[in-house]
Amino acid sequence: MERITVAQARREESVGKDAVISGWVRTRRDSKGGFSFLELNDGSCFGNVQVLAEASLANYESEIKKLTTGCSVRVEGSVLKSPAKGQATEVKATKVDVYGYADADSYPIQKKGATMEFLRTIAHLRPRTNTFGAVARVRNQVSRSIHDFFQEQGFLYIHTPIITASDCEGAGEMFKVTTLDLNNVPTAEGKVDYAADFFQKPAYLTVSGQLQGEIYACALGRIYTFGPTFRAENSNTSRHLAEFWMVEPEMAFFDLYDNMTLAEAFIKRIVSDVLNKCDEDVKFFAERIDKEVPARLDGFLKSEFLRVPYTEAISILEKSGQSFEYPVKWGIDLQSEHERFLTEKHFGKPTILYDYPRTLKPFYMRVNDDGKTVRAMDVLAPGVGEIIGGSQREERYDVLVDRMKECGLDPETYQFYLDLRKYGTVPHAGFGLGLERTLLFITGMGNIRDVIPFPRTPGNAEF
RNA sequence: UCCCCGAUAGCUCAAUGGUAGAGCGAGCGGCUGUUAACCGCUAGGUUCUAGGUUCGAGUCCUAGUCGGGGAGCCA
Repeated sequence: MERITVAQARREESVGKDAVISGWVRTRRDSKGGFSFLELNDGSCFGNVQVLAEASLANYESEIKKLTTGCSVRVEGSVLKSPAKGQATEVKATKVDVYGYADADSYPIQKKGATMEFLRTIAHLRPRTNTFGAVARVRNQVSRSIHDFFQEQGFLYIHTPIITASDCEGAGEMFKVTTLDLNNVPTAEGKVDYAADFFQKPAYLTVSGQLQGEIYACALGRIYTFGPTFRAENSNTSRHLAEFWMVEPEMAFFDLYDNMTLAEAFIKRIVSDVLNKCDEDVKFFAERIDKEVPARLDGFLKSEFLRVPYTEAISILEKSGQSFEYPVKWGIDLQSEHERFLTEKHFGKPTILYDYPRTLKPFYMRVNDDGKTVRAMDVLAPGVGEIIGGSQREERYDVLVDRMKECGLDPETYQFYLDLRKYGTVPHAGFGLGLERTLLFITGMGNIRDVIPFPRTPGNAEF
């Protein structure tokens, strides 16, 4: 007998088929007539398929009547047009086999609502809920769209290293990677003797694949990386993870404006794919998680992103008459209250801020002719803040060396990076997009710990 | 890391310093196709932990643990 998914069984074309469906019981409803309805889900789609189990089945009293939320079953039967409202099809069972029961006294997932905080403590069972199933499918779709978008445009997918020995960028605290016995650390001249360590020098988990990405972009043109990234910052917020996924495209012969155009097309592609391919999941997010989701995504797709220089943004803020906790002045880093005012109140649409003061940004961003600003850009979305950060890179050897020194870095340790400018240098640009932040924006979920299967945060590496 | 808030049944939440309750879930019974089904009955508790105040603490105090909201840092 043909094996089909719940998604297939729910489609009208399947009516008339005899098939096998396997999945987990979401609910059982006993009808007045002495038979039961089972709602079955197997993850293939948001919805469940309704299984009709009649009392004439051999194990009706002994097994089927004992099924509760979480039990796993195999159903043989025929797909019929459903006579009742609520679903197009249903499966009339000719045989129901139980793979495993889920003791209802202890199984923590029930039909009615549980809090996200509680579900987080049972991360091994939470993908069986509507919410986490939907998040997983949307996360999968976004990941796929990332690859589709870049592959269609001829970008190469480059695998940059997870372990790195260059303590660079100052992009937050890094996790150390070592095989040294921490209870008995070898020392030399009173300091840790890294010569005795695996890499014979300090090594870390990557905070960005950008520098390695630039190496490949400066040879092969257009590349992207997509993988896990690690930050050892002691951040306890709904927007930070110690381990998260980041997409970083890098393009030779792109200037900052090319970069903006690409970033906008990229993020719009992701959003429109989710709307087109995860409609049931999006509908659920709109109904149960965040009512604003459809309007926000729709507005996002329809509006042209604004492009506003930092200097202009500052003067808008200064003239706004708003009182901010952090006073506005040229040269300050924009706080979330400032970004929110600009995108939500003043512009009311996604906005790309660019040309930031050089003192605020890392050494690798290209210095403008004014000498005061660099070719940086942040894409700000209403409701979520920064979702993309990028820049045109400094391609002039001497300027780059000066900037390294200015940022307190030793140019000698970045010789490989300088070589890209020494030999056949090219203008190039790139950006980074945080996968989980994008998912917050798309799903309306409130906490970043709930859009990654197994969140790692300070004090938490369970499961 | 800083500020604020919270922790009571499997889950979601009540309870003026004076006998710990409800809804859902579960078990049993009822109900002629149900849709988070419905109706009745039953079982279910180390009130986060350790101290303290009090005749008496879920409630007040101190410390800790865990969680949430906000901020900083950032993606």
